[in-house]
Amino acid sequence: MTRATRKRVPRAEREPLMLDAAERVFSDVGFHAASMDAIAAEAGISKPMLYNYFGSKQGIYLAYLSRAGRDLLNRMLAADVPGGTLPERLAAGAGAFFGFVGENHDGWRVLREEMVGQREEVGGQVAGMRSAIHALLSEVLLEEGGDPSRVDAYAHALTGAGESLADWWLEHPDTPVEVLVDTLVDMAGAAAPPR
Amino acid sequence: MTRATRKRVPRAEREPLMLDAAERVFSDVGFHAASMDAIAAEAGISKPMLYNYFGSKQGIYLAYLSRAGRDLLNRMLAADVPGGTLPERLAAGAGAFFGFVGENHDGWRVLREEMVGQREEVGGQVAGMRSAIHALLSEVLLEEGGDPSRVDAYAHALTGAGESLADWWLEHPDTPVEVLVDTLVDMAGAAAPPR
DNA sequence: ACGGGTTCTTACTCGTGAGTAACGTTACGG
DNA sequence: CCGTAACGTTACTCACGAGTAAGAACCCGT
Repeated sequence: MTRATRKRVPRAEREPLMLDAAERVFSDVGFHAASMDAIAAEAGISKPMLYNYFGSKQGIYLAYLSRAGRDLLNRMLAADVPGGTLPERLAAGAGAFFGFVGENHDGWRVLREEMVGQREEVGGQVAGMRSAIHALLSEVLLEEGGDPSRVDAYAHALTGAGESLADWWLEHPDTPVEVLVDTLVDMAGAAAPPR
Repeated sequence: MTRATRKRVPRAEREPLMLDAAERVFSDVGFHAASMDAIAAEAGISKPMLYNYFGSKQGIYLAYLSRAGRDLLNRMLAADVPGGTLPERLAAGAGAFFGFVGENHDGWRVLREEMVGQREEVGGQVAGMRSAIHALLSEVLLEEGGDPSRVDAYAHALTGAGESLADWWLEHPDTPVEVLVDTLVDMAGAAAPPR
């Protein structure tokens, strides 16, 4: 016994725990400042295990981004109500988005850092999810009578507005979600004329 | 002669050149990945000069952020037309903002990274500028009849929308500025009722 | 024309953190 | 019930980058 043999846990169970630890560390200090030693310690495991399962620092980062991005995107896709009115559909999407942020502060912070950052080898991961959200929003605006030549700009502006509201929310947790949702919905009203 | 004595340049002239070089490097790879050696090379100078003038990596970063932030803020403050209508005032502010971004892509990228990042020791620098812009926008919305209980949320959403549009613009440089400005102004219309 | 402050260099130190080697230990499938 | 694959560890290597010492060349004022 080389000392301190941890409880043995199968890979399928350990991996998500490692990603949880990575989330906390990445969220706290950002990708670059996060060390594999810190993640290992947070996960209660030794560093070579991380390398066994994820190969590299970038590997674990990508795995984490993929999981978080999938979660957010699925929530938004599931929330859409294709039959509804524009305000209904927007409120549903915004609600799903803020739901993710509210339940997953750390995850939001990591995704947020990556959206703006310039890590080329990795940006695609988040950019893909982001453009899927963007496409969903554009589609909704178009279907609900938005000016086709302006929809793209509005979609970008609205996603940015949502992201910024999410950041603000983290600093003012007592703000009711409805305020955030209503703000977005009102602004989107400028994009598509009420019918 | 220890070899390769560069052209001698007084400090008051060399410092801004160093900041220009730092801007390029920070913009390219981000703060953490930027090395002092890279900045020195970009500036055509040796590393100890950077330390002579700025003390540390954080020092040169702060000096740069301060310069860029001051530039952006001054443009926006100067552009406001306190007598005008809401759309006029918003268009003026947005125009000044996009003017900065358009003339200073690299600078925008650096500021942008810092807005979202979690570098506590340094965040205040950009946060200060950002909150000044936020205050200006809130003031305009309030003076022009915005609902006081919602102005804060709108101001955050609008700044986020503007930032996101700026990012989009960098990737689609052929988008006319008017489209960006109009989008923001239209959205802001939801915040304050037309009179 | 020379002293001293400023500009500038080369050539280091030294910590930190990614990634690896080499090796125990558990448990489960045959 | 035992061999072997999966789980897990300690203890390294090695590169890279922040920061520093020590001193050389320049140039201005007196």
